[in-house]
Amino acid sequence: MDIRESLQNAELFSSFSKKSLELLAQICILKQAKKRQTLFLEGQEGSGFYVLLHGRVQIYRVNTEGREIVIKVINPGEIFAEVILFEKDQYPVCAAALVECNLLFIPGVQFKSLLASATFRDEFIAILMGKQRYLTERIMYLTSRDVESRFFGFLVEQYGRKGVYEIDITKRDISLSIGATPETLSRLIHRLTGEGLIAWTGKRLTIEESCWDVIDFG
Amino acid sequence: MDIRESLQNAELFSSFSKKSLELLAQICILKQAKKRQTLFLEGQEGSGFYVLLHGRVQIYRVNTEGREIVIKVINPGEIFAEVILFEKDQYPVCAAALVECNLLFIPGVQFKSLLASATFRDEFIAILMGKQRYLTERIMYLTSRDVESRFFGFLVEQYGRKGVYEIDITKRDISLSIGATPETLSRLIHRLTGEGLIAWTGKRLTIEESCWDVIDFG
DNA sequence: CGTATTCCTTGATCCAAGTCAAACTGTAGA
DNA sequence: TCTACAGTTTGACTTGGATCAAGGAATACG
Repeated sequence: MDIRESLQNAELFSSFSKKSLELLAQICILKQAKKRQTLFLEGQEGSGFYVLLHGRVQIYRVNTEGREIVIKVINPGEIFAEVILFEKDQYPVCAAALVECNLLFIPGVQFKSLLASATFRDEFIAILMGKQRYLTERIMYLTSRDVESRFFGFLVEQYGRKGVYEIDITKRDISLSIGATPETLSRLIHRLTGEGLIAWTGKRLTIEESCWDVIDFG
Repeated sequence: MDIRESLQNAELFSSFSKKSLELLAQICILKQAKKRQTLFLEGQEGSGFYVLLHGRVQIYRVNTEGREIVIKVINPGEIFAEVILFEKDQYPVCAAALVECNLLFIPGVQFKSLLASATFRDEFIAILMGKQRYLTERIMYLTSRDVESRFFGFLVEQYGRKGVYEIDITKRDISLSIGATPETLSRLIHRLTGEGLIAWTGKRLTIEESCWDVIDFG
């Protein structure tokens, strides 16, 4: 895949000028990650951040008991680990590919110089603010919704609101992403299947329309 | 209180040049807020953000059941609501003064122009990244610690690690800030007092050294 | 193709913290 | 000083979801 083409497709940079994109293309490096591959761990040194082109990446931390706490699942077109640009040169979180991924690695030093451009800078700051909003949203979601709402919320966030899904990640990863244990998710699926609200065979998940009530109201 | 002096004291802007500070001083407006006063509500329109000079401000959202979810308690020297700069012109959260406060209001339009300066901009982006880290930290804290750890964590975050505290906010506000109900906090305090680990009379709270183990380990 | 992981499910049990309700306390205002 | 009203405490009760344990299914790999 060509870097320029990839950059243009990443909606993240859609508003960037040709010149900005060209500059960006010159400094970034194409990378691949296999399923389950760790990209970096918390505390590890790093010199740049990533753009996810294709696939799905899990951003997480490990708590004192050794449990993974998922902060966010990154979707194509999003950047991650950009905190390294202006904070310490250590990654503050861990990142792992949930499926096979294509990524761009953007070295921090060169990227910073691009921020001199007003549009580039404004766009970048807007992305940071969007993330901040996402995180406040996630705090609400994790602290005041039950596992059922979080499950349907996750589907919408990752795949959109549909009737039939092709699920490409494991149930275990889903359970961690919604802040629950695999056992709890398994029991939830069992119950919803029994109620005829969902059907999940292999990778194919079918959802009844009425399920969405749970995320719209309470 | 003089604006220039206040700005210089806010460590947030400590690294700013004299010129930047002067520019900032020209555009910002000094405000006061009484105890319990609401500064703005989620969804309300706004044209700028705040710097807290003195006091304590609670940033929160209200969930579908009407419960307040506290996102962060702002301490002097911190900015808040800056998300309004590059996102929609509506505040994405609510803010209320927990105690009597002095604030600076910074109109967004003028502030944006200051971002042309490289040092100003880098400093500002660094602040945003720091917030992002704080929020990921808070997700961990709310989802994987019990109320006891969260209580001691709150004390350290707000007042530092000490033996004796002067608590200036209500127990109710503390309980919401640590994601618990007032009843639960009350019971926790009762238990810890019985165990001789803490003593809380009036505004004075005394803590045994050994309590800190709970936040260092698990 | 068989074996080894890793993932998924199910059952039994437990507990931290929420809810509801009611009494008590402190304090700001009329 | 009296009166509201917000804040606090206590009790009784409920519950969602975690934990532990153990068997079954699926996938990867030599």
